[in-house]
Amino acid sequence: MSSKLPVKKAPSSRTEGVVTLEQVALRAGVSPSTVSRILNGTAIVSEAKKAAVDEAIRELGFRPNPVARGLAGGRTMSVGVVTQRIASPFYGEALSGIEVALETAGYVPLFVSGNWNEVDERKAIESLLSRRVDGVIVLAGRLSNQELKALLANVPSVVVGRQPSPNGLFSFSFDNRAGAKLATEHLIDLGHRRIALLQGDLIHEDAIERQSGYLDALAAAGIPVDPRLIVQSDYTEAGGMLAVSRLLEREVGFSAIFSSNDQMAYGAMLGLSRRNLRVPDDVSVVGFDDLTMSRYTMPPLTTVRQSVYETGTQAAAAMLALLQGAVPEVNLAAPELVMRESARRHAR
Amino acid sequence: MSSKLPVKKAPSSRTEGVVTLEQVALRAGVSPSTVSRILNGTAIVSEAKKAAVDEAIRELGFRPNPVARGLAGGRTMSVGVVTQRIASPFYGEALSGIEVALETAGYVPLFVSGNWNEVDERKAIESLLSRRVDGVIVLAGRLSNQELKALLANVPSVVVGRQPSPNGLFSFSFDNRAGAKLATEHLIDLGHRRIALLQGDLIHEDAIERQSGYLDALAAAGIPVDPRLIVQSDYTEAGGMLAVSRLLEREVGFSAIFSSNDQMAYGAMLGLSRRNLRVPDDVSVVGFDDLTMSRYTMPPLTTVRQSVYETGTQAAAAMLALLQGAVPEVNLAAPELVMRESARRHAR
DNA sequence: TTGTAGGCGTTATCAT
DNA sequence: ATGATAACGCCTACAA
Repeated sequence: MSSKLPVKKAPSSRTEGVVTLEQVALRAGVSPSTVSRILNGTAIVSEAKKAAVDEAIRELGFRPNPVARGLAGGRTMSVGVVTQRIASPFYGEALSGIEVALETAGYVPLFVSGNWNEVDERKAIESLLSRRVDGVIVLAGRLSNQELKALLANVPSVVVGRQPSPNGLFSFSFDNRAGAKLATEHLIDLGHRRIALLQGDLIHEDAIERQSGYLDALAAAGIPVDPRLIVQSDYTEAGGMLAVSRLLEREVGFSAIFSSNDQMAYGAMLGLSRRNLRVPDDVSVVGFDDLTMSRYTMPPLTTVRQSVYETGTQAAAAMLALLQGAVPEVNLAAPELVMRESARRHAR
Repeated sequence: MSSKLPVKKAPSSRTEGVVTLEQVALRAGVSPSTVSRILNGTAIVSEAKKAAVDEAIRELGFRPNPVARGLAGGRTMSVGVVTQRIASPFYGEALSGIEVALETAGYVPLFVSGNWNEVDERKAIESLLSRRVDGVIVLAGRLSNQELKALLANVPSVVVGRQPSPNGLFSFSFDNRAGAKLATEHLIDLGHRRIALLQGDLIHEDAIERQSGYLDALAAAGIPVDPRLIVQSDYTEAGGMLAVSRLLEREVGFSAIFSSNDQMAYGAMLGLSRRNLRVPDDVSVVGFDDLTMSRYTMPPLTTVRQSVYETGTQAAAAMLALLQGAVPEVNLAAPELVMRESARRHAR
């Protein structure tokens, strides 16, 4: 029995029961290539064979193996998503949008966190590339546009939350500047002149833009900028609380606060109440982002709405377009002020 | 030129520059299998060759291709994670923990949402399996233990947030019952006798457990259960707010509320304030979960701490153990009451 | 201990 | 329009 019979390796328990393309071909009486062509629309196939194959697929419950596809040089049907912190109440929404939008096209997102630092972000992207993702979506992040461009040179990619740069990466961003202007204008309209600004860390592009919007509004109203009213913080609740303390210590008067994100606004409101300052009676507060929680703070927070979820679906849609060789097109909703109860007319 | 020369397919732009195992072998002067063996520790290799290969790997910057590994029947170095809603402030933390813990071992999580419904959950798992994940972590969910077991029969899997069932899936869960008892006992200790319960949807196992804990505490204190004090809700802020309305409409007196999660507590506090009831002066409120936000509500929320992040790392660690053929072992921190300012002694 | 020769499930190339 | 056949990059018997 010097068997030269190439005995098929016994299927591991992991793979048994899995229908392959080859089996479909057998069942339909065609070649594997034909099945593949039908699956991918790579070439014209006679109606008869197509019907037979479709039926075989249904009967066998065949599902193409993305891993094999990936190896064969085809697509892995996965797109990498570089987020910064997966548990962020802010980016979480975006991830959700991305997931839903990709799913309709049969793609799966692969999330990795950059943790707001260059090293991790680079590692994240490399990990994604080694997994042969078909495309990469980058949410904000720290890498320079130049390095990003270099890393992602060979992969369709869309960058969210950065100013479109001339380097070729497709990118789009919410209009943070206009949103911040809206928020500040609202406070000005309510009669406030001494408006403090709680800033996010300026390594975030959007933090800078939101500052610009604040300055725009003051300038338009002819209100001089008082640097002592501007507090550098970090987009967290704790940071917002601390910022209020610092502001109070400076002993500059103010009747309103524009917090450049909602999370800091939460902390700020608690900080104010700790000093026996009531919102909005003593101090008006306006946030930015309109997180879910902002409807339930006490008082509910007036803020600038941006649909992060929608940003996610748009990013995914853009990626899908890229993947089909089309030119992506995004139209994000304009910033919108949501008036609730944390801001009111200046008491004088 | 009837070339029979098997011309190598020109590397696509996507793959050029990628170093393969074969190149490493060439460079180190050994066979590919030897390289593979070194990589996987599959067999004993001479020190000399090992050194040569290690160096070649470093010089070439070789990184094994997970896709090829997956196809070859090896591992894909990815583990599927079935979550319910990726943007959930609750599960988001767990995902974060999973990601971090897996990363240290070179694994990548593949998140898919079950959306709290059987159909999506089933699809999610099948999608993961077709992608040849090495293991699956399931966070809560709706599928029966039986079906789950069937679907995951051939894959290492760990289930979080379900009572360990005798069906063999490795599962563990936070001690929700003890936690809820702790919360209720605290209110009782503060002198409250009329304690309302806001329940999550009872399709969640933990919602049932938390109810049990509430009942346990009442029983232990000899306080009769008043069904009118129990309101069925859904774990959301909006639900908590609504629940308070319903409670008030029933016109049964109560001096405290145990909300079986923090999100409902947020809504409840807003609902109370809408009726001019102050927390904690008129009504004490205790939550469950200790979400980040709970430190910043007004007043800060007394709640039961459970480290969801830690739950995530534990789940991942268990998976890693399973993947190495070891017996997983989890030790979750016991529930702990975090006293803040939303509950106080009954005013009488 | 090490190398050789498939094979994993698809896609892509080249014939027919 | 359709079918062989060779990759894709790695793992794993089997042989040496």
